[in-house]
Amino acid sequence: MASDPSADATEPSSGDASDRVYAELLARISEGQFAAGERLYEQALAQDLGVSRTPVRDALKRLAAEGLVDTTPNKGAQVVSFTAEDTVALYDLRAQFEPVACRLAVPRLSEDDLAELEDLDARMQAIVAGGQDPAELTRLNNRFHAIFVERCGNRHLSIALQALFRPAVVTRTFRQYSPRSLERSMQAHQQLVEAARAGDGEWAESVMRSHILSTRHATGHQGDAEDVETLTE
Amino acid sequence: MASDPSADATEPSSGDASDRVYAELLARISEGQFAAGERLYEQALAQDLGVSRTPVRDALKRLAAEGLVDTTPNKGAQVVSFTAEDTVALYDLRAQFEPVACRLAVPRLSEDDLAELEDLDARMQAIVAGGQDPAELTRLNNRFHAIFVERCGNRHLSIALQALFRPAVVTRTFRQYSPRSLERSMQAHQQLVEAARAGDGEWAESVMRSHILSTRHATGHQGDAEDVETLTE
DNA sequence: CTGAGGATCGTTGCATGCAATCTGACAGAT
DNA sequence: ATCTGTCAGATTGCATGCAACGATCCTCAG
Repeated sequence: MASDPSADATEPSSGDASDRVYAELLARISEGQFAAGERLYEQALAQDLGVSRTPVRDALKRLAAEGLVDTTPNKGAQVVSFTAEDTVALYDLRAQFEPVACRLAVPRLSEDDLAELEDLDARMQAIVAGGQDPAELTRLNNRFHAIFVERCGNRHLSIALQALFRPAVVTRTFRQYSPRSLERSMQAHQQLVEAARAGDGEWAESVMRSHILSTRHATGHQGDAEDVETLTE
Repeated sequence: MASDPSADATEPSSGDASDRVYAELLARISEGQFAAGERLYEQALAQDLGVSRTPVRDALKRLAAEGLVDTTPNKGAQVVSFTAEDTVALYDLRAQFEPVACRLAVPRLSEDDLAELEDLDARMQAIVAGGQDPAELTRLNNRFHAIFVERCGNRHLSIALQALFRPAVVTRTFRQYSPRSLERSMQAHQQLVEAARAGDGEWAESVMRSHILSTRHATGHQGDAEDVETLTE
């Protein structure tokens, strides 16, 4: 009788409210919709997302535990802000650790995982060719890298790496990459797919390391005047 | 005037209720007061700790994000349980990563940090000599290792390593070490203090790696009939 | 005696209310 | 004019109430 599903058309399928809020905030932060250091008000977010403050609080706590927001006792949460040194250090660490996870993951990838990697690769290439929608590109790229981390075979390594990986994603949003770096990244992705398909963990590890190191270097070009309107790695 | 700290003698310094609950649960899990896989009921913990369910929920969410408890959607939280393989893998990863943090941390240690390390070392030796209070030994040891992780100079590396470090602490609680391993660990701690005092990060890194690897090996002796009533690394 | 179905209980998840704390501005004094 | 003290608004943290989901036990049919 009173159940009117037309009003709440906000994807009721995917899990509980708390998880939805978390996923939404993670996406917004990753896509740079929040400025660095911007304060996140619980009630405002709650109204915006159509829930109460409780699930918002849960999501913010979770993000804080993962190092994506800073919280101070009675002041609330604000998006992390990085110094240039932080960013460099983060990429160094990621270059050290993520390839290890990649090597561990490749032999464990299922057919579905491989198919998803190929699909993501294809969609990213399509976006680059069209030169549009950098936010979607960021999202796809995050997912691409996340697959390796998630499948590394050890849940705690996965959690640990995500603590390094996600903040790096955030910093990356502020950087813009030259078309050449972009092209090189796309080739690295292709090679990663091939290595994964071949089940060659060492190959994939090597490619991933080169991939990350090359993107680190690419961050030095932010002052350049090239037509850098798309951003990803 | 009017400031009378005598009434609230429950360590008013350390943050709010939520933080206290978190610290308490972390300590209990680390000390093995909860069995592996034991379910943690919000209301029971709330009553036990004298707070409402809200801060308990917050603490459990935080522990879940760090991988110390498992949560299932409408079933709540339970303490993580590890397979033997998990434990081995965790020690491998820790042996790879924690020494790196140690090397980074040593040049950054303050005089207070060094003094605390020496103090912790002395107290652990006293406990070993007396052969008493393994729980306190565990606590001191955790703090000893945590100092290096916290001072590694990169907040996100710190978070990432704690994700590997804390679960290892949990698994360690179930293991009992022979007196010889114990003695070796104490010597490693002494050497770490020396290296830290000397500001030699590489030395400390090497000692830390040996230290962790030796404890990993020590876990194979759990069937032995030696008088292993104390436990630490 | 065994298996299936249903009902009751317990627990979690979300919403809301209240108190404590922090932020900001205004008024007054030096 | 600048600085300080006070006050008002706003926001967070905690406590509690309600609904939904899951688990367990009992009953009943085969």
